[in-house]
Amino acid sequence: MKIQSIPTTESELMQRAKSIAGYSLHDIAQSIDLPMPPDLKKQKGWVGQLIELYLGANAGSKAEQDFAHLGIELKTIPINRSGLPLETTFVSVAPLLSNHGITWQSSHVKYKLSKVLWIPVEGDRTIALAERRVGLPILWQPSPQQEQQLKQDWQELMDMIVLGQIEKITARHGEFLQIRPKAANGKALTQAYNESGELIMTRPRGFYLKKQFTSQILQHYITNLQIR
DNA sequence: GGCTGATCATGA
DNA sequence: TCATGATCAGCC
Repeated sequence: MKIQSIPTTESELMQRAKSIAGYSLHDIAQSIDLPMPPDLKKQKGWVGQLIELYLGANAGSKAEQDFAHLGIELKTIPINRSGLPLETTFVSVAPLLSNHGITWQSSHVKYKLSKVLWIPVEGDRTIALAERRVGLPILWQPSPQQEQQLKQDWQELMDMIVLGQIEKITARHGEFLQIRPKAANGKALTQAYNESGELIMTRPRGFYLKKQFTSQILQHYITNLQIR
């Protein structure tokens, strides 16, 4: 696999992102000598990793944004033939334990979503993985209204966690932001508090953006696949 | 286990 | 048909 240099500026990153619009995953993978899996059943994050490698994201960075020096988080998003999202978008792990004093302003959710480079990728399962094409990049920052939408859901969900109601939270809570399990499998367990304030073991959870929210973003920036 | 990257697959 | 809950892989 060829290692890409880290983009120094935002415009350099955008130029690189625009340069792959219209190309297939096969083309992009070949250009950096990355082996292609037959499908995503065994490597669900492969598309994200491919784009990350191509754009020169800080590989292995942890709680930081992908391009921390630019203040930008990278997200690939699978879209259907109409350009609408096929999946929800993972944002960050939900803090179940040491969450005293966390506010929206200091939350990981707000930090990760402060500036996002969205890369739409054809995700229709009837299209072979190698033939799926990448769309034009979207550099997005939440509008005051969007931030308010996220903040409201985040507050409601965090309130439930702090009250020990983690087991009562389902993916149906929250209008734009939801909490769902996020783990290697059903055996993965982590600590949380129940309503009596006792420690319990529960499945790790993550914050996800619902499709309705990411649809707004894609529609606003009028994403279309660029045909070559 | 817990973080990164996400999509799969089944029940409603 | 589609969203929820479950799951996959790699790193530390």
